[in-house]
Amino acid sequence: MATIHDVATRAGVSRSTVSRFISGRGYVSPDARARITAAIEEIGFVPNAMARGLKTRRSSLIALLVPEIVNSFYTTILRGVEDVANRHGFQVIVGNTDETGAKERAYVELMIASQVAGVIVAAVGGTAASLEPLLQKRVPTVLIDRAIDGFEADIVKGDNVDGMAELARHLLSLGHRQIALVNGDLATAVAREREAGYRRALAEAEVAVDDALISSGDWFIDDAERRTSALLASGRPFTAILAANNFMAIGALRALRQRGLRVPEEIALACFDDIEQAAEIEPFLTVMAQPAYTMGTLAMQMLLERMGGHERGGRREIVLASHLVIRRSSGARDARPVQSGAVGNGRIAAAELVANGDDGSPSAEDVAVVALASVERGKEVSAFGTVTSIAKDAAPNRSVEGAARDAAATPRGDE
Amino acid sequence: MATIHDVATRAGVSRSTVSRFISGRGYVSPDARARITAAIEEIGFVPNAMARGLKTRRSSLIALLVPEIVNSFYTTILRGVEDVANRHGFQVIVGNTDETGAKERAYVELMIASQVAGVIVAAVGGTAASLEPLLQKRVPTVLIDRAIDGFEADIVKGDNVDGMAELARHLLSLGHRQIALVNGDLATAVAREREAGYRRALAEAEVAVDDALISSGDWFIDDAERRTSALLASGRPFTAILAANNFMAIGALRALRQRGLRVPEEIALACFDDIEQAAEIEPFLTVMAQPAYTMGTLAMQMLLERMGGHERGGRREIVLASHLVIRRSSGARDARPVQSGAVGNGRIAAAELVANGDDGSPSAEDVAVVALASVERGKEVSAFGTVTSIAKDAAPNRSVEGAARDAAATPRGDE
DNA sequence: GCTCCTTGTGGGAACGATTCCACAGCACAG
DNA sequence: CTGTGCTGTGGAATCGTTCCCACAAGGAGC
Repeated sequence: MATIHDVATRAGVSRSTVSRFISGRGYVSPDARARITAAIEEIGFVPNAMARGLKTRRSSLIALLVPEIVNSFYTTILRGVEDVANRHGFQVIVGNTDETGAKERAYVELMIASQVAGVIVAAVGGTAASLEPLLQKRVPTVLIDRAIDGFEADIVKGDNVDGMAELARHLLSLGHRQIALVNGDLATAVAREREAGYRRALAEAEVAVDDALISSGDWFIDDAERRTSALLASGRPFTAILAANNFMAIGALRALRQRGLRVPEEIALACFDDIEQAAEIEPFLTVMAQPAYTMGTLAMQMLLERMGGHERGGRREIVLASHLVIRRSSGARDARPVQSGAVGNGRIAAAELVANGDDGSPSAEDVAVVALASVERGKEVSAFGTVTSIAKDAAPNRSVEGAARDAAATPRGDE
Repeated sequence: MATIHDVATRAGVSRSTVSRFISGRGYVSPDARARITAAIEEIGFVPNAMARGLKTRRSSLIALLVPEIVNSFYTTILRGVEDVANRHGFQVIVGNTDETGAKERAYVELMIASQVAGVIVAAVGGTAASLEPLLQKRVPTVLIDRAIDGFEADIVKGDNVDGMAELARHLLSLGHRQIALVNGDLATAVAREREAGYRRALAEAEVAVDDALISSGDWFIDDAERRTSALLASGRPFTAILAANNFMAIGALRALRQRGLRVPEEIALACFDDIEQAAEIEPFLTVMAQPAYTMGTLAMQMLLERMGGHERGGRREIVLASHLVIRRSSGARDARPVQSGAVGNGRIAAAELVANGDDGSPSAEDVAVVALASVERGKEVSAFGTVTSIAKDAAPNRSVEGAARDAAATPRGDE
């Protein structure tokens, strides 16, 4: 394998000169420059990233840890992360933690050993224990989707409470009063927040919560199926099921099919997180869709700022609104996809902003990026809420401009 | 960051001793052993993979290059690759080449610079140009799904000709005589093979092929939609569409919906490759399902053998049978999922083997692994065809035993 | 008593880049 | 004529491991 030394001798200069040429810092005469270029071309030299990384303590690797790689929600996040990372010369390693703390821990150790430049993690949940080495070794880290108590890091997440509340309101508006909740693992903040949203919507509608209709366990399809079967077998009456994510919905659907129950005629069903491809093939599942791609881009953007040392402040938190997509499974009369409008505290859904983009208003991505730059310590901000005012007031700085440019160059979005 | 030197001084031994302890070769007294363990624990030492890789010219990174990360076919392959890789202490980097040669080329260069231990690639197609550096630098490489002319490497692929022929036969058996083919990029072998299968089935049934009903372009959803629209607009009559993969089917479906055409009542539809999650939610699309997970495990297995130098022979090729899953979109009367039985030359479908596993017959994975070990140069072998006889005759060697053990420990399969 | 083997350990040279420092040549100011 | 600053280059140390080699202590065999 060709080394920088080979290039140097062939070009008749020293290793230092070649190194300066490659890195672009320091003086290199046009003459030497030409000879080095030729030499590199001739022997097909590719610098050894190991040697470089060893010396510089930098690498171009970004690690993304996800709990379930086959879930398209995480794949879409990966696309977002990857697109931004690649544009900045970074590559993405994906680790599938399979919802197990031990695997997560192993990956974290490996990432540290590999000297990754940064880590984005949708954590398995529960304790911060498996992520702790990241803090200890000061590896730039951004959380995505799932908050971890006691782990001080930037985070991009969905508005789980409001999202689930809106989803529940949808079912309530269709007349359902006994709504079962097939939740995920309560060790994850996501599950707790979604349950809170469910409770809030029911309380607002003055519907009593029946705790026997709330089921939690882990985030796997099989478990959701088992628990749904148990709910059905319990004899407790309910007319609708709210699943805490798309995989839980698949599990619930399995259990319902096994009993021959038709959806939505006999039991209505809705869930958090979309499965875009499934919806394309057959628009069936009513979902609260999260802007997964944008979540990925924003997380990577935050990570870049941390890695570059541009951002040294405290923990930042971006909360993104999701939007309701009504399809058949909830039994709504008008089962065409609807983009939710302003909901709750004047929030504007991502889809709307994108749709309105042609009239000069900012795209969802621009907006989120601007909001990102304006997030202050400890202050929770909805990127799709406080948008326009922030965009106008925020003094544009380098990282914001860069991100906006990136966003503009991005060919595809979330949906 | 703690180094091996810190550990050594703390434990009162030399770097060499610590190194021997970590790598597990060479003598280390129980006494030193205990002190080193304690020291590592105390200072939270994680060996620097860069330094190690620089010295050993080895890394624990496996690169997987896929053309479209959001397609669950490739995600499932990734799961297979990852599971086997992790079990052998390797990590997987995923690169999304987006069906573009330039991106593929860039990833290949990066992988070489990163000193990856091996590469598995579902190539963008056309020429071998972008992969050529892998050959030049002698990086162990295995192709998956897509063969590349002139690129001499092990490959795991589906039986595209037979698979597509069977899919066409299914439509023919339902009475369709004018069947449109929405193919992918003819620069990829996959597309050419699938077209060949389509032609073969029609020829066997003595149905004339109407070339105007065959459309090819690239592998993107949008293009398939455009081309399907064009076919519909052409006025050429057809009663069914065969899509070359799941994404093409989504594109076709979009075009059909736009024209208000019902599937399967007005036009029947079937495609190659399943989308498991979509099918779970609503069993709609009739597909020729490939054993994606197994493809991943086998590719990784072959790669391990190349990396370890156990295998030095010529190019090996494993061809896996796919199986027909009949759902609603093809308009078959009995629209329940069926596992195809023996088809053509005595081939046994993967699903059947797995289903029959309890009676002592080998699992699909065992079988494929055994077949793998027996593949001879230039000889095309269907892992699910010649199975039992090979299993009996093949002298078990180390790599086969190891792979079989791995297969047994694998918790989940393809479907 | 010498050699040989085993067990156990440490020294030091790599691996292939980066980067600090020194220095050569040259122009120009004081 | 000396000092200073600039351009352009090379030398050499360094990053954190691995691994070859040397060597020490102790026992066995001749």
